[in-house]
Amino acid sequence: MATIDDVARAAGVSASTVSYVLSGKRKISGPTRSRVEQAIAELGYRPHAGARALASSRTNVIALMAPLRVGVDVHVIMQFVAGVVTRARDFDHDVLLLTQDDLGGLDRVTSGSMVDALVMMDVEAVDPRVPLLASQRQPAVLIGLPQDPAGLSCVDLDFEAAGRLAVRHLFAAGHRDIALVGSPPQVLDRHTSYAERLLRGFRTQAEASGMSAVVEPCEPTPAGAYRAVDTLLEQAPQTTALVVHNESALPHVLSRLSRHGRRIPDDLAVVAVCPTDVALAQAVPMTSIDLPAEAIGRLAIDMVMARLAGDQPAETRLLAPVLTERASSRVTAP
Amino acid sequence: MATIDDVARAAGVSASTVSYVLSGKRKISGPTRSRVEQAIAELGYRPHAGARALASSRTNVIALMAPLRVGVDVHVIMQFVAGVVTRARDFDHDVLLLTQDDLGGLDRVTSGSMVDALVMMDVEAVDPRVPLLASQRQPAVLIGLPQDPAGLSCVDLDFEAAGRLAVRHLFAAGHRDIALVGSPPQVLDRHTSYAERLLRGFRTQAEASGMSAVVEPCEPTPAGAYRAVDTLLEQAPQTTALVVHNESALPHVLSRLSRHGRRIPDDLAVVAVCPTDVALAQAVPMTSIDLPAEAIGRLAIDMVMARLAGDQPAETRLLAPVLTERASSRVTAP
DNA sequence: CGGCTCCGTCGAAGCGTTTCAACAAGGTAG
DNA sequence: CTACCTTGTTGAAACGCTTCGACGGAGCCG
Repeated sequence: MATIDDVARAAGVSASTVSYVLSGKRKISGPTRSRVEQAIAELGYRPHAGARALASSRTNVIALMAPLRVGVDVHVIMQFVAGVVTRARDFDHDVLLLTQDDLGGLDRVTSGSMVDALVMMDVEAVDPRVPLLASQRQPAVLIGLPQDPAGLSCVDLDFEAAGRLAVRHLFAAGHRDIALVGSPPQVLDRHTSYAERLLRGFRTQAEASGMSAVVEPCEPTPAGAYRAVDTLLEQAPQTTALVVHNESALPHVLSRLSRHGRRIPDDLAVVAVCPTDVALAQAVPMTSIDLPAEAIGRLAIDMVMARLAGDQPAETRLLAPVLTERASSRVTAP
Repeated sequence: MATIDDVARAAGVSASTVSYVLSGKRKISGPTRSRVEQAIAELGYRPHAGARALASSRTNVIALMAPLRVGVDVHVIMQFVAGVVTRARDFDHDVLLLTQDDLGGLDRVTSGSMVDALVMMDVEAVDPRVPLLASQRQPAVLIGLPQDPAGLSCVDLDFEAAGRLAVRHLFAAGHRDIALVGSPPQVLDRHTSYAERLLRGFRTQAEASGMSAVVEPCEPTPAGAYRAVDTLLEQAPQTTALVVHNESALPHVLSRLSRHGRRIPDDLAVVAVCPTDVALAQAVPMTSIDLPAEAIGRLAIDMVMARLAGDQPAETRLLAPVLTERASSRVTAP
């Protein structure tokens, strides 16, 4: 491998000049610059990442901690990750992937100076990783909203507003008896913050609008979805609209409803909270509140970079929910 | 941050001794070792990854190139990734995530000495990345099977055998008219190697067994699945069994069949090729040939490590398919 | 024409490890 | 008692880059 000295020699300059051409931190004259650039091209030179990290205390790598256990919301996770990785590349950074359960990984990549910053997905309301993260010198951005951000930046969809929005939409369409098919019980038990926030928004808005609202947690399996639907139709048969916040259960909820002879949207309107592509991949195109996972991932990187660049303080950004009406809640005949 | 010199001072030894304690490359006496270990613990010392990489030309990082575009086979991808990351940790390595389309990324991480080796997913029959990879000095393992591995290691499910196995299973159950609901046309067009291999196995075994076999590519959308099913039932109404190799379309294929009044397995037997958890997440538990993505990911790391450790030559490993019978192809009444 | 400023380039000092050759100290053999 | 291994430890030289202070030369002003 060619080193910076090889390049310097080939270009007839000193190593530091090559470094400055590469970093742009000092002005280099046109002719010199092009000699250096040519030498770089000819030798196929790439700076050694380790050497660079050692000298500059910058690795140009971001750690991303993602929940890789399969099960819930694979699409959402993939889109987050895609957003993070591609946006990081825009800033000339790479992404080191950590699994959610690798608690030690935080300290490892951080104290070992492997990364410049961290992005952590799927933060729970009370999350042991948050204090850990807060004590590191690298900046971090949380995707999600813990009870106490401990001085870290956060970004997420405003799930509480999403819950309210879904309810308002159904209210406007004339519904007065609604239900929420929600996250799996164990997700709620973990106090995953998004599940609770959506639930809160759903409840408060329904109450404010004087609607009757029931809530049914739902396992992300066919059987779980069937059970939830069956329970719902039995205990609240007057229900005319559903909010579904459970990506994996969604198709099974729909098929169970159709098995019960409930037509969508004629007998029952449905609003889903999920990525747009999931909403469109259902038997009936779903009215949905988009979970803009890729955009959030990108935004997380923007926030990380802002903190790396300057003296930005930590900030929390909640994205306003957007509802797109599709066939599943369209008012069909007047 | 504490450095190795701090530790050395605290333990009353030289820096090299600390290094040797850490690496175990030389014998260190018991007392010395424990003094050093205690100093490390007290100072919370972590070696600086960059410095280490510079001095040893080893980063303990593996690059993983994964297709992050959402669409096909999200589950499969996630499981691969999970397998790779967790297994890499067993070898004290971390994973740097590259996107499929980041062609330049190969050269960047490789020439920049950011990683010790690479794992590349979703390799196509003729893949521009393969020659690129082959020209780097870091070892690489491909998940998939290109026409010309160019001296790289490969690992994958033996899709051709899987195709044959599915057909043999159906033959044994008495079926003589079968069909394959396959990958999306654009996947076949890309000559994604697994799609073609499964197809080949399916065709040759059907021919060998004297069965009539039709093939229908299928978009990974509800509409695509409906279209495929409709076409199939119209053009080959005598079909009594289906092989489905298309994770995203699977639920829609099933629901369309039921819409057409075909009951599973009584009117139509179905064998799916997909991860077990996907097979179990359908309305009817599917007889399936498992796509052991996580295991393949782990295996890829084992192979990478073998090559890093020694002088193992490149090898190709195809995993034998395993079929698990479930409700969707069970012979119900005699 | 002397003194200043500004511009572009350079030399050298780190950055924190690993690793090799060398070296004391103690043990064994002759 | 000397010569020679062994064993455990050390010092110093890389590894390849960034960055700071310095420096020579050109241009400007008075």
